[in-house]
Order: sequence, then C-alpha cells, then structure tokens
Amino acid sequence: MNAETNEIPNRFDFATSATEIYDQWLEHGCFNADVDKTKKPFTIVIPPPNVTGALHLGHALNNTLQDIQIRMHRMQGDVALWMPGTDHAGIATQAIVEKRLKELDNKTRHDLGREKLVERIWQWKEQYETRILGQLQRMGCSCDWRRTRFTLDSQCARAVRSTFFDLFSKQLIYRGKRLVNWDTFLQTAVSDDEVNPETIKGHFWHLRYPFIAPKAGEPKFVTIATTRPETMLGDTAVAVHPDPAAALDKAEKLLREKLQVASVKDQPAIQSQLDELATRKQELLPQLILLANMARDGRKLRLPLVEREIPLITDTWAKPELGSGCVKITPAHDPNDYDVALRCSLPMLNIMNPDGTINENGGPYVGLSMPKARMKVVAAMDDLGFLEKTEDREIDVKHSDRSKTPIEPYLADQWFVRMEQLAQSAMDAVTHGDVKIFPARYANGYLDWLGEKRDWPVGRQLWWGHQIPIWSKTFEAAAEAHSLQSKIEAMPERSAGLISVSIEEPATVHVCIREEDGGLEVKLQSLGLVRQEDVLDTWFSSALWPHSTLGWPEQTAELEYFYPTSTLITSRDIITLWVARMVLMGLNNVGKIPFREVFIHPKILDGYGETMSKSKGNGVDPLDVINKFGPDALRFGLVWLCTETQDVRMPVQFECPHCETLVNQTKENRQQPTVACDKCGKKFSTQWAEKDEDKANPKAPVVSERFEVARNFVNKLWNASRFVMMNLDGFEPMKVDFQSLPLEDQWILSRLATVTKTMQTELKHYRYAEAARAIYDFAWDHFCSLYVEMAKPRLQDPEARPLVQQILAHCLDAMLRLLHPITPFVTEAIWQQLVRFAIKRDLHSSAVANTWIIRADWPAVHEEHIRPEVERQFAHFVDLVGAIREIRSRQNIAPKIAIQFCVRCEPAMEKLLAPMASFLQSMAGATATQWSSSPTLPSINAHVAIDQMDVYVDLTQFIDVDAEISRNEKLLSNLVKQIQGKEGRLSNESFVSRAPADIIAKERQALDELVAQRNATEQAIEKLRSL
RNA sequence: GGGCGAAUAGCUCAGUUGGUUAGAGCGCCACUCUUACAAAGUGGAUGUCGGGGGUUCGAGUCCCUUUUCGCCCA
Repeated sequence: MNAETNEIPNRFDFATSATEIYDQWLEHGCFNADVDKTKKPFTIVIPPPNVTGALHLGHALNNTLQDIQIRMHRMQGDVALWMPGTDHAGIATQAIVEKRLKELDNKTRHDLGREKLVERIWQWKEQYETRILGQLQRMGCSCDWRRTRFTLDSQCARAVRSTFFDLFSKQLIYRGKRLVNWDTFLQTAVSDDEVNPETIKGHFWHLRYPFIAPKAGEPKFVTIATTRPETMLGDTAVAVHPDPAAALDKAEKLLREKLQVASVKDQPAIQSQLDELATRKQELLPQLILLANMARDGRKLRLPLVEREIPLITDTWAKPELGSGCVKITPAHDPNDYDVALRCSLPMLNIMNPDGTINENGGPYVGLSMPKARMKVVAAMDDLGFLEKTEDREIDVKHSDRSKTPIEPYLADQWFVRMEQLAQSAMDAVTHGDVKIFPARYANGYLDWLGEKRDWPVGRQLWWGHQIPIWSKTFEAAAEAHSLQSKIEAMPERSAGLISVSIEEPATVHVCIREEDGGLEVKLQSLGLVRQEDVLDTWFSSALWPHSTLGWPEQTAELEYFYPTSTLITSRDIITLWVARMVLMGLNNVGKIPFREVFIHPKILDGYGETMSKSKGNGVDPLDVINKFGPDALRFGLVWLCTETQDVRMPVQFECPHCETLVNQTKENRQQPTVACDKCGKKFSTQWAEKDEDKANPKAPVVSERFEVARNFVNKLWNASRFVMMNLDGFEPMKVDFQSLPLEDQWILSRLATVTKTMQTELKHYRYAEAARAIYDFAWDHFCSLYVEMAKPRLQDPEARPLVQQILAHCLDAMLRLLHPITPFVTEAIWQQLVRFAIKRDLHSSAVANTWIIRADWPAVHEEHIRPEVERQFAHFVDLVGAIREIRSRQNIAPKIAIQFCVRCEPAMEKLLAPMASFLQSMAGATATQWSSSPTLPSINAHVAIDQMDVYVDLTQFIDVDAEISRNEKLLSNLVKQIQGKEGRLSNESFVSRAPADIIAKERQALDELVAQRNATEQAIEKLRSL
C-alpha cells in the first residue's frame, strides 16, 4: 500500500506482510496470557511435536485448529493461553541421531559413550526445536512463547521425579521379569505400540528330538515344527495336548458350523480343511494319544546340540490340528511359551545377549548372531539326521517401528506402572462425562484400551530421556536386604519424605529419591546402591504435560487459574498412548482432569488415501504451501477440508521450479531423485536427491492444488475490502434505524447476524468445515456478489451514499473479525488499513475501532437483525436476476445491450421488487416495462416461470428462434418427467391413504403448478415454430 | 481374527429428525478485459448415491447382507 496515494495493490502480498504482522503481534505481546481473575481463562496445551524432524501437514492442521480456538476465545475476552513446547520423543530421537552417527562417522553409541551421545542429541534437539517453532510461527500460531517448554527441561524433569516418587511410594511402580519386545539394534525394549508385524518369506523347519529310553512300542522321536530353530537352544520342554481327541473333535465342530454359513465361494476351502482333519484323526491321533500318556508318565527328551534333558509335558497350547501336534517350549523367547512356562512351572532359559548374540547358555553357538546361529543349528540338526523336512512359508515377524529391524522376544527386568486403579479413574472420567470426546465414537477405543488395564512397562534401555530415579542393590540373602531396608528407613531423609524404599523379592533393595540431590545420591552410593540405567518411556513425561507446563508440583498461580485446561486438540493415533495417560496422571497428581474436552481431528492422506510420510516421499512441508499460497490459504484450506466423518484426502503435486507447473505426484515419481516436468520437460530434484548429478537440478517444492480454493478466497476478501476502502472517502459514521432501512440493507444485516451465530456455534462444536463454508458463502456470494454489486449504483447517488458506506464499513468490519481466527494475516492487514478510512464504523457502538484485529471483540450476534421474511423476499429478487441472465446467455445478448421484460405477479410482489429497478438495471442489464397480474406481453418473448412470478423477456430485437425452441424443449421434457412422477404418486392408493395430509396437499399443488407451466411452455414452442 | 470409519458428479467433499427435480468447490464447455478481484464475472453440461436384499405410501438417509479401502487392536 502506498500511504501517499491511497493506492492498494490488487493482491495481498503475504510474503512480506505476514512476517511484519507476526513480528508486530510478538512485539506488542499479543499472545501473552497472564493470570487475571477478573476474566475467564481459556487454555490449550499444544500436543508437543517430536523433535525428531520438521513439521508436516498433519501438524499444520492440528495447530491451525488450536489457533482458531485460541484466537476466537481471545477476541471473546477470555485470557487465552496456548502453551507451546516440544517433546524429546525418547526412542525416536535417539534412533535418528544414532542412525546419523553411523552414516556420517560410522560409529555406534557405545563408541561415543552416554554423555557424548546425549550431548549430540541435545544439539539435534536445538536444531529441530528452532525449526519447528519457526514453522509454527510462519503458520501464525499465537502461542505464549515466553512459556515454551520441553519435556526434558528442568521443570518437566521435576514433575517427572515427583510423579515417579509418588507412584513408587504408593507401590504402583514395581520391577519384574517380563518377556519384552527387544530391539537388538537399539538394544532396548520397545512397547507393543512401537512394533509392527511384517509378512516376510521364511521357512518352517520340522525337527526331531530323541526320547530318553523310550519303552517298547513308543516312538523314538518327537517331531516339532518351528520358524525360529535357533531358539531350540533355550527350549525347556516339548508340549502335547492333554486330550488330543477332544481337541480335534472341537476343531471339527467349529469347521462344520463355519461351513453351514459360508458362502459358496468359501466352501471348498473349508471342506478341504475338514478332509485334512479326518486324515489326521486317522493317522496322527493314535500317536498323539500315546504321546500324551508318555508325558503323564514323565517321559523325558534329550535336546540335541546342547544335550539337555527336557520334559515332555501336556498343555492346551499344543494344537493337534496343526503341524505335528507337538510344540517346543522356549519360555524366554516366545510370548505363548512364556505363558505355558508360568502354567507348568518350567524354567526360563535366556539364550540371548542384549546385542542379539547367543549367550553362554547357547553352548557351542555362543557369540553368534541370531541369524547365523539359525543357519548353524539347522545344518547341525541336518547332520545329526534330526531335520525331517523344510517348508517355505510366509511368516509374520514383528519389526521395531524405530530401527525397522526384527524384534526378538526377550526375558528382561522391566519397570512397570500398575494400571488397575489409574486406568479405572481415567475410564470414569469419560464415562461420567467429565472429559468429553468429540466425535463421540472415539470414546470406544479409549475405554476398550484402558479396560484391559495392562500394566505399563515404563523403562527404556536408552540414554535419551528421564533416567529412572532408583538406586538398587541385590544381595545373596533376603536377610541382608531387609537389614539394609531397615537402615534406610531409619534415615532422616526418609522421615522427611525425600526417599522411599522397597524390596523386590527375594533380595533386592530399591530406593527412590524424590528430587535431584547430589549429597543424598552419594550417601546411597556409599551404601553400595547403584542407580538404574534405564530411562522412562517418553509418554511418561508427556502424560504430565497439562500440569507440568503450568509449574506442578509447585502450586503456582498459573496452575490454579489455567488448570484444568479447556480443550485438547489432537490426532486419533495417540488417544490411548497420550490422551488416556494424561487423564490418569492428571487425576493422580492434581486430583483434577487435565481437560474438559478432547477434539480428535481427521488425518491428512495423500491422493491415494495413504498416510503422508517422508519415507514414502509424499509428505508436504507446510512451508512449501505457505510460500506458494500464503499462510492464510494454508489455514483456510485445511479448515475447509476438516469435516467430521472423513479423513482429508489431498492429491499432491511437485511444483516445477522452472515453469511453476504443478506435476502430479505418482507412486513412481515420488520415489525418484529427479523428475521431468510434464510441461517444460526440464528436470527437477526431489527429497531423494543425493548424488551430485541429481542435486544439480533445482529442488521442487511439494504442494497440493487443494489450497487454490483458499488462496482464491483470500484474494476475493482482499479485493472486496479494497473496493470498500476505495469507496469510503468522505465517510462519516451515522446512526441507522434498522426498521426503515431499504430491503437490501436489512437483508445483508440479517445475513450477517445469521452467519455470526453460525460461526459461533459451529466453532464451539469443532465443526470447522461448516464454519468455514458459512463464512465463505457469506463473504463471496452474499457480500461480494450481491451486496457489493448493489452498492455500486447507490454509491453514485449522493443521497444514498452515506448510508451504503456505513453498512459496507460495518459489514466488512464484522466479516474480518469473524474470519480472523481462520485467516489471521490478511484480516489484520486489511484491518490496519481500514482504520485510515473509517475509524468508527460499528453500527452499534460509537467506540473507535481497536488498532489490532487480534485484540478486537468477537462480533456480537444481533438477533434483532435476523429477519427470515426479509431473506425470503430477497430471494425473489435473486431469482428474477437469475431468470433474466439465463435468457441473456441463451440468446447470446452482449452484456452492454439493454433489454426489457415484463412480469406477471401479484401487487405485493410488485411493491417489493419495483423499487429494485436500478439493481435489475445494473446486475441484469434489464428494465421492467410492466408489473401486473395481467401484463401485455411483447409480441416475441421468452418466458421463464419462477416462484410466484412469470417473467417475459422482450426478444423482438434479438430472437434466436432455434436457441429459444431448444431451451423450451428441454424445459418441457423436464416438466413432463416431473408431472409423470407426481401423477404416479398421487394415483397410488396407498400413498393417498397413508401419507400425511400436508405432504399430499403439497404434492397436489406442485402438480397443478407443473401442469400450468407445461401448458405455457407448449404454447411458447408452438408460437416459436410459427415464426 | 476383533473393533471403528469410509464408499455420493472426472477430482475433493457436504447432505440435520426418511418427504418436491441430491448440493458446493475445483475441473470441463460457452460467452465476457463490465473501472474490487481473469486467483474474476455470467450461463451451461455432468450422478443406477459401491452391489444385493428388506422395512415404508415414500430410502442417499433406517435394518440386514456383500465388496473394496483406511485406521486401531490382537
């Protein structure tokens, strides 16, 4: 904008304006939220993005939705606090840094050591935190940056220590041996949520174990089948079903039931299974019964290779309908076998080192990796004649989500949180309605997951995270442990509540220290206690986020005022991992729920319906979208698509850096380092470019044309504002009597009041797309296409001009405020210019407009302006304009040529529409010659029937007979179709006798009108033919 | 295997308690540089509402079933 000449460019220059505006907001503390008891608090804590990498479009959506709520509540006069921060994302971040360490320096974390590695991760964190916060700022997020937290900073650390100490003291934390998912690459246990099954090609090896001293008539071997033969080194039993006959009968019964209800297509497969079962009964069953008896008789086997004696046992885990009917039991390396071992009191033999190699229990195979051990074991068994056969088979192998390497089930010491009570409290919070989840269907998953009340394994064998604050010592004898326990219990720190002590059977002492305290640590170390190496699961610290960020465990003024927070806005994949745990931790620590509402927003998918990810190459950086379309378009575009039921599908394009053409991303080209432009043919590079030859091509931003709608809307808004401002010279605020306003003014004010009300209720209920559509329709169709068009002639009339200026200024003002939460930059830019033309512009207030729209009041709903009958009346005008325009277009009459028409209507309609003559002139280029219940028709005319009016456009000068005939014929066939439908319905006896009277009456009336129209149309066609 | 969700115009999506001829934006076609906006304006064409069955006078909407896709859990 040129301040001297009042010239306004016809595009919003977001590239320079956005940062200027954001800096101004920052400079003036517009985002700051401080305790003010005269006002209501409104609080949101950000779902802290992981510092693993830059933000993607999913984050952009998530944060836009939060910013909208924050900005709206801020305008509504609440103290709106948006608490920002990032998450250390334990395993994910460490995995990335370790991977880079390997790639760049070819080193492992052990080469570096704990301290050095953690230092490196902090560097990584600083780099990405800066990038992430920068991205949020470019999006316009109005967080209170003074309060930015990190889940690993000292304040969060203190909250973690306090929580851990509290749970430990309540005996809700314990250590136990459990079979865990072991990631041999990262050398840590990972939770079930961090592993994914992948189907890979494997083998099914059938192995024989010899019996020790079998009796006459008994088999010499038992055959088992396994996909992981190396685990035989840790076998401690072989199981057979206790009653194989009954088990086979049961399996058969199930199959027969299935066959009964199966579709024809599925029947053959089930039948063949039944046939196989019958064969088994014949051939295998006697053998299995014999084996079950042998097991009961205590028969033993000699485990080959390690030459260990192991029992044959009976357990229902052995399935007679599968394989050989017998199964090897490896308790320390298989979850099902682990359960069997618990049931049958079998020893558990660990054969693996943390790095995935065979340990000393593996006999001759010690030191080999699991895959190498597998090959050697199979070869050795083959040499011994114990390999019966090998089958190819597809098998599901769990893979670590982080390192992408296969998971080894592994028996390890793990720290757990007992979930029984905690989970129940979080379930109650939702079932009692204290925490409301939108959309409600997501409550199911939350409740189901918590309902399992599985204890939470919280330890991770990592270096990046909150180290578990427990010092332990294991003794030979229980008595020694108890004596140390007594000694510690007698310490003054114990009575001061700084330490807590417990015994893990049989002889381990655990001491938990409440707060960071070097002296105390030394004291415990002098007693021979050693700190636990493990760190806590990253979700442990994020679970405290709503209260730890507000200062807990201190009872701060912020905590008292802003907690519980108002709403949590997040994505569905972390409802259990994060949302549920925040609820239970909030209840445990603060005694109150952490938030009253939770809104689960859709996921952003690409054009193929796949989730976006960097590894697929279909990810979109919000900054690319901002650079091309602007931050407001990014936000509006996301909101426009954020509906309640559907995920957001978003086809992705490369933007050619040479010619700016959008090149569709396909499953092929998104994986390639360089792609050729569809249009100019020149090459550009993608995220995969690594070689110099690829990098030589300029990199293409990845965007989506879905944002064009929003960009166009922002432009429309900008130009409508430009029009208003260009026509505000000489503007003086004036008092307005609503009742005596012309129809068009009453109408736009009624529309404005309605859309204000809609925005408020839709946003309150998180129906973002509906809100966006409401304001879009208002701004584009109602304000721009109709009101502004009608304002044009009025602005030329000195008498009408002041009033129109007032209404325009008022509407623009309110519209900008309604849009500000969604499109903050463009509305602020316009707002600050508007001040120069109209500093007082609100119809209801003589106050000077606020300097900042971010600080302006949210528009009040003026119920008294909502006039449904005015909106109905106005619709007649819109219909009339449309009818005339259609004829113009059909007859191809140039816009500059004036035409005439007459209308058959009742006097009331004439009274309503005759005063609008000037608008018909300006908007349809047409003049009415008559308004009458029986007008004299032009000799050649085109007739259009609209609600309560017949419009006859004079075509004496213009007639294109063929065009008019074809228009009428089309109309006629349409009418005939409808008449047939209605006549059919009304002649249907059951419709007439059963449908409600008002529906029937409506149908009759509609039919009469249609028949009248048909007759008129037929006559018109006849007349046209005679010309 | 269990649970949740989706399937509507070429594309992305609306469609409240069942009730005239199922809507929007983009794209497409035609015509317009009309001084806010060509990122615009005006008009137009485009649908077996995934398939099958049922309830009902009447079904995109309710019920059953089936197919395909996505997500979560096992």
